[in-house]
Amino acid sequence: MDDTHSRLGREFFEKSGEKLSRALIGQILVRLSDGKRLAGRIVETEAYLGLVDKAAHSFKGKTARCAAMFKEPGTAYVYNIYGIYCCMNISSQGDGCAVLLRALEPVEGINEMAMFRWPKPKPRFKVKDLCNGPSKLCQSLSLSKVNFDQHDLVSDENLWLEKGGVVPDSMVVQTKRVNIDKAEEWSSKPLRFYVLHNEFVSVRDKEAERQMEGAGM
DNA sequence: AGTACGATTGGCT
DNA sequence: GCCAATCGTACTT
Repeated sequence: MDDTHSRLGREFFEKSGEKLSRALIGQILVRLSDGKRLAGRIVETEAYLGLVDKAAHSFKGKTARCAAMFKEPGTAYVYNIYGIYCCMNISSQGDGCAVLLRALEPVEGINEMAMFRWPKPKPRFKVKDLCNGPSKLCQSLSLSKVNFDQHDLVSDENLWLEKGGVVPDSMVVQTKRVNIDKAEEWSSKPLRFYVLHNEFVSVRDKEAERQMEGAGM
């Protein structure tokens, strides 16, 4: 039986941050906006591991901003950054652990996404520029802290995940996270996952890809 | 009340 | 590759 596109329940999110980060690759994020489905296939994620992870917002414990990272697995953590952008995460099992969504391959509602992403209409836009970055995907799906922070993706009426096709390990690159300047040893931990050769990924790691091919994958 | 800064992006060199 | 934009958040005084 093909249960592709069935909604993912609590049990799916009840994994460690690292496992959830990998498991989210290939799943579909659906945002219902004004009755329209905007959807994208998750192609890039990063895990943040809470109290032991110097690069995580939750490293020093729970604050007003990162409270969602401490809630039930499957809770959305949406925060503001640089005054003008926001990023979306999904909490996992583990205190203060969550997975940042870094890129989506748009699959439904592309024109609606473009209207959110470029309020001044762009006559000629590229689909790959809609969601190839954590803040770009929030713009395209109209996700903000006000709208969705702390919402439960298992029960929310306007934002949820659906089962996508299986992405085999041979197609998933695992490498270090993007823009983790400080945090020394944590900057090199392979907590980022993305679909090999996928044009919707935000940042590719040529070295990691080369090593994968060398390993016969 | 004041301050320093960021899990980014887009424009320019 | 470099850098400014822009403001909520966490933390200090």
